[in-house]
Amino acid sequence: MLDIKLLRERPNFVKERLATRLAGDDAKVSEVLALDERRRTALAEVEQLKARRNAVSKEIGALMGQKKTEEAEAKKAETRAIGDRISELDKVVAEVEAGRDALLATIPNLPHASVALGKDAADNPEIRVHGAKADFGFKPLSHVDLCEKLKLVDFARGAKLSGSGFLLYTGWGARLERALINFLIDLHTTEHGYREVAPPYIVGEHCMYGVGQFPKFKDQAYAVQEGLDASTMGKLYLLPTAEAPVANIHREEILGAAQLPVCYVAYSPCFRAEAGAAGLGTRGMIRVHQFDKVELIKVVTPETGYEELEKLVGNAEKVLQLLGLHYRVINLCTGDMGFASAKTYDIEVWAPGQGSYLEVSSCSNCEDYQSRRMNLRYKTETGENRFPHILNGSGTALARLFVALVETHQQADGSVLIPEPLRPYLRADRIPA
RNA sequence: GGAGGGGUGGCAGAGUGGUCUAAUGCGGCGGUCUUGAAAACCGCUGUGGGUUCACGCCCACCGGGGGUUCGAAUCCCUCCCCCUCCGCCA
Repeated sequence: MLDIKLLRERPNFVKERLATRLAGDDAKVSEVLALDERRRTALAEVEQLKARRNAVSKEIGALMGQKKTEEAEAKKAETRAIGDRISELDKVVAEVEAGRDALLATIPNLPHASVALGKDAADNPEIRVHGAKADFGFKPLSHVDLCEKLKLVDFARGAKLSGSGFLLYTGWGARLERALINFLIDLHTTEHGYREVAPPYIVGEHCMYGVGQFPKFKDQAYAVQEGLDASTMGKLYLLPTAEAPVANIHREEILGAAQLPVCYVAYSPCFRAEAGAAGLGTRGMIRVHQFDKVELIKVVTPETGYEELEKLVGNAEKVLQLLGLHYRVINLCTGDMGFASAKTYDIEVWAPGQGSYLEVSSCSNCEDYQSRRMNLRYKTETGENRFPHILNGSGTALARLFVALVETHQQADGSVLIPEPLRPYLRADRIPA
């Protein structure tokens, strides 16, 4: 969430930056400030009363000690009324504060100054391109056809088990998925300095709020309950991304400056209800309810936030480079950016069978927006407690990487050639026709 | 699922209604002494909020929330978490 002090001190700046998202959130600023003002007024009064009550109570204690019970009783009568007023005001403060914070939690992060102004995906500037569209001597098949021919994925039975949008990987397909996961984790741990973690796949509601998934995307998550006990519903959720647990690892902690940067890599399946997207609109593996992903998370000082973001994107790009895939990096414009992010790069890989680019990674610096929500701080050398920048990036999403890989490296004979770096993991140099 | 025991500062650990401004120890920081170090001794040592130009003053926080009371770490209710044992179980 945004810093309430920033809203107080520079309300117009905050409104201007929010307005660039074209989502109407700038209108909430004045409302938050009005609630904030009411809170502070009531707080000043109630704290003064509490100071008075504390002083009188102390006197009563002293009088009791001297057995001057009559005087003590008189003081009690006086303080009783103060207590009633305190109760009333405490309630006002709590209500106004809850209202202020609830509204503040619905305001997205401010876009970084370097982010292009724009309305939607059409306005996203392209930053760089790697490689080129492969030239096939034949008409490349789509991954759906390839998966069926090579029996990599059994779409029909996946749907039979869990409905549309769920995949049953089979044979070489299951093996390729597993090989990719291990390849990605090893790459990021050994080459890029990330520490491997394996988080729970079911997370508490507070974790979802911490990373800004909630309250906005509450309808997009799978909520779980314990057995048939409906009272447990809404406490735990299947994770939509490993970001939810991993970014929260140090929530409510104060890290030492020497511990930063903290870099984690985690594999997890990701679950997305995609409510309202019945049938998902896309055949195959592009848009599904469950997919695998290797996620990168960094906790860094604000001074290094943006250079760390560049490194993070580079780490994700390395994956595609090693796998011989053509991709482009784009910078999300103000209107297209995610809720918690201040700046986001998307990496889109070319899928020749689709004839389109697929988003396989989204790398964001959320600055202190998430750390503030989860109350994660670090202590500077001078002993000051500050909110660190939290970054997240896919390194990368698997289902679409799988698609790009088989579509790009398919051969005329129907087999799929495996890029050199992946061969030790698959223990094969091609998937046979 | 059943039975029991716990949750107090960075850590250990006292405190069962009013000098709690939370004892004491350890650790950490600074200082004295020393060629240097150790030891000893002395001082300091949490988080958030409000207010002030500032020094400072005030409020809250002993797992979370609520209650009783003039006054709660302490009493009551409730939730969460941890530990031990039993049962079930991959």
